[in-house]
Amino acid sequence: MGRWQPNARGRLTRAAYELYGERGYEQTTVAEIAKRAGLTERTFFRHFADKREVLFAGSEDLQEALVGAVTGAHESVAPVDAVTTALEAAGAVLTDREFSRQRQRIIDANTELRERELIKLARLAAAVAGALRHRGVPDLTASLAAEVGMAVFKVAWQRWLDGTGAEDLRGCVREAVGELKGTTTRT
Amino acid sequence: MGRWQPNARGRLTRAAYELYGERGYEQTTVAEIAKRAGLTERTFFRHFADKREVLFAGSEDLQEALVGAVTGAHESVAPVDAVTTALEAAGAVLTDREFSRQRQRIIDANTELRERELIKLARLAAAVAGALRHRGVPDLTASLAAEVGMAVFKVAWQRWLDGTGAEDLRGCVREAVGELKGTTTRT
DNA sequence: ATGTTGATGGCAGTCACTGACATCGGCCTA
DNA sequence: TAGGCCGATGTCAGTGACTGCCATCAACAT
Repeated sequence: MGRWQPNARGRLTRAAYELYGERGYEQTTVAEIAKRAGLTERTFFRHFADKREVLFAGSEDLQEALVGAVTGAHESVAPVDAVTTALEAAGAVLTDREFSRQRQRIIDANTELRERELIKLARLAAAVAGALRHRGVPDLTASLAAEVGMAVFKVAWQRWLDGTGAEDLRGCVREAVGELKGTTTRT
Repeated sequence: MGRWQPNARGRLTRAAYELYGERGYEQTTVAEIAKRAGLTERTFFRHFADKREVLFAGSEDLQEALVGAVTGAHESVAPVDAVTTALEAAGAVLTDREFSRQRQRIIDANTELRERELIKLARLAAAVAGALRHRGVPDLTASLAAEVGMAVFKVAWQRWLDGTGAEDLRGCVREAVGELKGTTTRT
C-alpha cells in the first residue's frame, strides 16, 4: 500500500463539488476542501491552479474533441458547418444533464466562476479558429466562424439545461444552427 | 476649497493606467496606485470594486448606447440587423484607436483582465438580448442574435486594433457582418 | 452654535496563492 | 540487500487583494 490514499485529485474534486453545492463557492475556503479530502491546502494548489479551476478541469478534453472534429471534417465543408458539426459531435460526449445542471447552478451563482467559464469558451474559440486556419481558411472567416460557433454553443447549452430545447445537446445545437441560418439570411 | 484634492476617481484611474502600462498589471499593487494618486488603498476600493474594474469603468456607457440603438431601431428591421447596426453606431463612439490599443495591450497581457473583459461582453449580450425580447423577439432568436452580434464585435474590434481591417471601427464591423452573411449562407 | 453628512484615513482581519524546505514510502541499481 | 534517488505530500512563513468598523473633519444646513 502506498504512503498516501489514492486519487488525491479526485478526492479534492469531489470535496469541492460537495462544498460548493452545499454552501456556495464564496462561502467555501480551500482549506475546508482540502480538509474534507484528507489533504492540505498546499496540496490543493499543486493539483489545481486556483480555487475555480477544480470545476473546469475537463475542458481540455472538449477542446481536443472539437479541434479534432474540425480538423477531420471533409474539405468541401464550409467553415461554419465544420464548426457546428463539430459542436454536435462534442455534444454527444456531454450526456449527463443532471450533473451538468448542478455544475451550472454553482457556476451561475458566482461571477468569478462565470468569468472562468467564459475564458474557457474563448480559448475553445481560439483553438477552433486555429484549426480552421490550419486548413487554409482565411483569418477573418476562421475567427468569425469560431466565434459564431461558440455563440451557437452558448445558446444551445443553456436551452439544453433549461429544458427549453431538445432532449439531447446535439438536438439543441441543431435548433440553434437552424435559427442562425434563418436569422442571418432573413432581410 | 475642499478638504481633499478634486477628482479622486480620475486620479486613481490615471495612476492605474500608468502603472499597469509601465510595470504590468500583476506587478502593480493597489497600494502603489493609491499612493501615486495621493490616496490610500482603502479609498481605491471605495471607487472600484476590485483591482481590475478600474480598466472597465466605461462599459456601462457602451451598454446604454447599444441597448438604446437596438430599442430605437425600426420594427421592420430583422433582429440581427438591429444588433449589427447598433454595433456600428456604438463604433462611432470608440474613436481613439491609440488609447484603445494601449488599453488592450494591458488587458491581453493578463488572463484575469481578459476574463473581466469577456464577462463585460457577456453582460452586453444579455442586455441586448433583453432589449430584443422587449421588442417581442422570441427568446431563441433574441439570444442568438445578441451572441452573434458580440461575436461580430469581437472580431471587428480585434481587426480594428490590429490594423488588419478598415480604418474606423464602423468599417470593421461592416466587414465582419459581410463575412458573417456570406459565411452562414454558403453551402 | 450645533448637528449632520460625505469623502477619506487607519487598522485589524480573512483568505487566496506562492516559494522554500522537510519528509518518507517506493523503486531502481549496483 | 544496502544505498540512493524520486515524487507526492506536509509545514511554514510570507504577500497582496479585499472587507468591516470606527475615527476624522471640512462643508453645509438648521
